[in-house]
Amino acid sequence: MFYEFKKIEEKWQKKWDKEKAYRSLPDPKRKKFYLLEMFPYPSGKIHMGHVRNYTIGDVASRFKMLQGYNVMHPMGFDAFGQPAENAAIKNKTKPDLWTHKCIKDMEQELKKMGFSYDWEREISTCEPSYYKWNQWIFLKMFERGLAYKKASAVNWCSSCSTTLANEEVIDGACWRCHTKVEQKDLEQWYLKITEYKEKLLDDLTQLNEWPERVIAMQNNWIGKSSGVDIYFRLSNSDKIISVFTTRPDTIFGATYIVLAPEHPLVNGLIKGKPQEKEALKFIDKVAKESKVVRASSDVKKEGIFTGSFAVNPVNNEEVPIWIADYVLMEYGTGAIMAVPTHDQRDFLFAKEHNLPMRIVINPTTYDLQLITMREAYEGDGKQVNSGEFDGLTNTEAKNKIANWMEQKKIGKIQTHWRLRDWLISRQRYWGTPIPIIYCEKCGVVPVPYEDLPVELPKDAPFTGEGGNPLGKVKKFVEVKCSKCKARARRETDTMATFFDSSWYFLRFCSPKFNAGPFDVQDAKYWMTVDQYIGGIEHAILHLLYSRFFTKFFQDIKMIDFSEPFQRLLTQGMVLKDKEVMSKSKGNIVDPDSMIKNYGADALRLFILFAAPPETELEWDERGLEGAFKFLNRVWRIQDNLKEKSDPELLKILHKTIKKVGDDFQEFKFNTAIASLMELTNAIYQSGSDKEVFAKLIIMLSPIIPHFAEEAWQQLGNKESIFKTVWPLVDKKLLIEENVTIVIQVNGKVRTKIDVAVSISEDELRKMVLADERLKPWIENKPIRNFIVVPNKLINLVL
RNA sequence: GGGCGGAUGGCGAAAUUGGCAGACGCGAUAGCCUUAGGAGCUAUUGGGGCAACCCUUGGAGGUUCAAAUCCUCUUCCGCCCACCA
Repeated sequence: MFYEFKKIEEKWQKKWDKEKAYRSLPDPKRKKFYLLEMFPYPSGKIHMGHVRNYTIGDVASRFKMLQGYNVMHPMGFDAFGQPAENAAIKNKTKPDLWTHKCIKDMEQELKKMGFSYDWEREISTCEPSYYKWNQWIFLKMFERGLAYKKASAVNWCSSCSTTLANEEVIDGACWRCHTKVEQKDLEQWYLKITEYKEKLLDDLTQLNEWPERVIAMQNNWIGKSSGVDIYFRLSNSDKIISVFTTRPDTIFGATYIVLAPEHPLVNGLIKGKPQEKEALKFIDKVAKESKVVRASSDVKKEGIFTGSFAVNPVNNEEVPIWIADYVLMEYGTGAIMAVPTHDQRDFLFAKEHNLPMRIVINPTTYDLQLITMREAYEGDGKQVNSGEFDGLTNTEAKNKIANWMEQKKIGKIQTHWRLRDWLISRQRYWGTPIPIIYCEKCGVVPVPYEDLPVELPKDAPFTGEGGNPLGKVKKFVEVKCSKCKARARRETDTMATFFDSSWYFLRFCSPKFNAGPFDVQDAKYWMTVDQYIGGIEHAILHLLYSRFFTKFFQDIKMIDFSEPFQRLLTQGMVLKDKEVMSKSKGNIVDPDSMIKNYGADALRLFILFAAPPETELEWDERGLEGAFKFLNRVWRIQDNLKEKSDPELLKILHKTIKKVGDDFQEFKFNTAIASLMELTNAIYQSGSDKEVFAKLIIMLSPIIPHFAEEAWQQLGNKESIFKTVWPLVDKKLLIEENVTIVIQVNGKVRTKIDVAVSISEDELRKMVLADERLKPWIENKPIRNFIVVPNKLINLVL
């Protein structure tokens, strides 16, 4: 019999599709398992990254089915976004036509991989039936003050002509097109994610089934830092400059302070001073500089003296006030105290501008000398020149000084966060319209719930020029105020697409529900997502936003949990010649052609076997050929199956069942496949045993579902293999009667002996000492130590 | 600068978590089968050595009866964050 993968795969794909084989319904009597992979952007073609991501998910899903779980495994499309608009301009089509075509193509490609999706739950975020609920959620947030509009300097991508969230700025450039991001003052919509900063941080400790590095990255991003705000009074007035520091132990060494050029007090400080003109020039220059340039670490720190002084509140010393580009208005208080002796940036700046220094912490083993210092001393040590705190270790002094300043009301213990509110306005067409109306009389008016959805007009012009196409559609823009019925103007900004994906996992629970974003009862049954799988690139953006939305839904009492994803797996990238596959590098391997040549099952098998899921995977077509060969080898076993049972083979079978079950649970597919290969080899060696073969097929079925269904049918089964159960381990067969023990002399392997598991240590000792093969090694030498590791190893120490 | 993760044959990788380093596969070599094979089967395959043996997990030390695994130092690579006070 020849393994005709093409025929087999088509046959089963058709059958699964027709029978809706992977439909999932809530069933309180059965234990549920919600398995989710990050849904794709519908580009029209799947790539190897998708193949890997979804194959891992599919194996997990099918394994859970075989274990008897009520599995929900949905798929959908993150369908809003810029490429559709670009395609519309380029190909003279419409974003929705283009997107729908892409979705169609992509569904076909996914089906060709044999993934076990419940297609009845398919969602696409660009449908009004979906984005209506984006608008609903936005309004709920607006009512609670969590969605608000403010003017501020925002990240602007001139190429995409839209704003970007902080999270979307990568290395100072647009995450999508890599154009350098500029600063622009605009009025924009924000979501108040900062309202949840403590919860987002604290709940990270609950996520013990998430990869540590994702937790670390989120931790970092939220960026809680504890310290003290210290109040410096201006020398010639009562005005206060508040500076933030995490090192209150160095306050006695603060010899000057530095403000960000944008700091509101700056103008007053330079007014009338000899430096005024020069300072204004400097401020202007910095303002024009993009954040990218300003943030690049190789640029020299620039600054200028204001001509004014402030008073260090701990010792009443007058210190000069400077402005410098390395101090950022967005962080802390926009002002710092500079301690050149114990902060490297301050040290360089002070040297450059000849500013005073004072040592206030000495290392425990020697004393610092100002003249010999080549760099700041940032380590721990003992306080000096610090008034009543001299002699304390700086770690003790940190708290003591902080408390002392608070008592004297010259400072306040303070926590600052790195996390900013989330900018969601995009000046684009292909996204969810923000449901807001601007009325001259009533101001900002939310669209009433009963008027949702605010639908995207289908006939917007796509020219690629003149900004947002939405703004050019008169009947969209011109509306009546829903409060006073006067002529008003509709918001033309749309929502960032990350809004759409921040709650889609909830929508999957009841994708057609039309009385709310999701059916609370269904969500109660299916949520939380038991296993989530996706790329590490979403470690911050999508995963943080989803956690935020979940907490919001909990607050409005629609769900009773605060974290959406129980267990998270981040799969590694697929590389070709050690580089990420990308169009620009021209090293893309198209999954479709691989399916044509070797079949989806072989592709699935290879991609799981070649590397563990979390590490990078080097593409190697010869490896794929190897997987294909293995399938042929298994296929050929069917030619002469016999009803017989070889006790040795049965032992191997049950060991394999145990190993593969454990490995699947832990996503160690590569080693699971290795043991299945070993079992296959053993079947060949002992003659083909029908019962063992059937078990082998069941274990392989999550990996190569088409192949397994076909073989299962050939074995005479009427029902799908996925209706059967995972084989049970016969524990009796795992027990070994004999065991091989390694004998070492001084830690080197010299021989091995086979003994009964039950052998006593005394008997074992006698046997070893009598062993002829060891004689040359231990002759005439006293044995100092006789180490026995039960059933494993003996080490004779001479 | 901070955080996280790596480094094991020609290649992808295993190693029950301190107990036989290199499972499984790719590639390679030889043979069989075949009209032929880029199919299949069998054997060999970390390095050195005729051999007994010796060496070998980026490098240098250390702990231990025993180290790929633990500790210290060090080199290189990847990812994330970053003038964050």
